[in-house]
Amino acid sequence: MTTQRAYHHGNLRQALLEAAERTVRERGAGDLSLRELAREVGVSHGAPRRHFPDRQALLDALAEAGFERLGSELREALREAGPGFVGRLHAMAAAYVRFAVDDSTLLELMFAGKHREGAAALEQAAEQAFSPIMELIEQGQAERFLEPGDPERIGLVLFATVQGIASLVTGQMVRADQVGELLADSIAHFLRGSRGVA
Amino acid sequence: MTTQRAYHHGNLRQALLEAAERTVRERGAGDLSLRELAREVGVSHGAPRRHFPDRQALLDALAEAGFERLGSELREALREAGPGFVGRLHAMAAAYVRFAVDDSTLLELMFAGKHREGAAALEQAAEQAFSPIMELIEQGQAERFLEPGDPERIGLVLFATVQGIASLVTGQMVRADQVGELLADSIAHFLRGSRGVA
DNA sequence: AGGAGAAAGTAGTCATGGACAACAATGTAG
DNA sequence: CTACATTGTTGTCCATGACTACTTTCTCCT
Repeated sequence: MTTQRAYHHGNLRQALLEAAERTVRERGAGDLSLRELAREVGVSHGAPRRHFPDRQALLDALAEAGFERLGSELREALREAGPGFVGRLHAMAAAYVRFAVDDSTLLELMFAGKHREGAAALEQAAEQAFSPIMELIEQGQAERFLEPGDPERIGLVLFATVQGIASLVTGQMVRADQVGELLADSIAHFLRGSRGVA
Repeated sequence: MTTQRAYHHGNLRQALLEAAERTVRERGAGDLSLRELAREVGVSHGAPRRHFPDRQALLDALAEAGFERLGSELREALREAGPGFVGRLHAMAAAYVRFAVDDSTLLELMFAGKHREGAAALEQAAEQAFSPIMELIEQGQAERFLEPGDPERIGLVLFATVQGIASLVTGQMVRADQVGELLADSIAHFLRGSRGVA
């Protein structure tokens, strides 16, 4: 069996997604062209349509994969961190921001994709990706680092903070060398602001 | 003088920007088409090129106008709020989030535009828009609501928080009816976390 | 005035891309 | 081994952004 293409690619869908992710990383989602992708993968311009009804479907799939990877990385960060809440908080926030820096265009795409309706799978994937945040909040409450109450509410505050840092980074409002400091400051703020009002 | 078009439109640049802003608001920046704009304004498809060398230039101009309006609205919010720091903080954050909700696609465009290089005017406009945040921080420090130190550092923490809420809103991670609560919680966190560690 | 240029619009063209349809090759199940 | 479903291919249509050459209008200078 040589390298030459069979009529059936074998795993076109996956190949397209991989090529697409590369392109998005290098040139952003706006520049993504189905025809160019088809050429890269060595397939005719109509082929992708068998796997993605239109361009947006491909982008949605990409976003979904992105959420899955983000979720994995957050979980991985928690697993590698020690058991202590504060360390885990730092680890997770850092992991999130790292993702935002390394895959800024993908993260943009992930958030943009959610605007569209009929993206149930995306909603699902996003929820999965962010669940580690909620788990962490609950640990923080159990260990009295965070005030008691609806974890969702406190989680949103943390989530907003971290996502805000990510936005500032991808929007180039902060320089790369300021990120570590900003992250540390924000977490410190969050923690100090979170011990019960008493 | 009737309504019929003269050869020279008179104020094509402005007309294009206005039509573009409408379209962006209604359908997002991705759907913006120079040719369609030209048709709307009643001018030939090549005309916009006299005012914007390419599509991106139009988007940049739109983003720049967006920053100017955002800056105005933040300043306006401060002006309408009383003199007290906490009230002003709430007012400004609310104004920012309101902008993010009402003009989510524009805000996205504003942040996306900054990725591109050679956008000196944009940088400038962005800086202007965000300067009220810094002023407010300095007031907060003067009135001892905020710890002393580099205002830029503390400002970034606040900015990240507010921008994070905006991101969550535009990314549909929070429902509209949760925004007020999230905003209040976040500001409370910020304030509690900001009184000197002592 | 009036005439030279600059400014602003028009018309035509090209290449690229997304969407779609008709058809061909391959895989699969009965 | 044959019918049918999958997966690719080719060809086409249309919209768009970018570019060029040409035309109309404005303005400013003498």
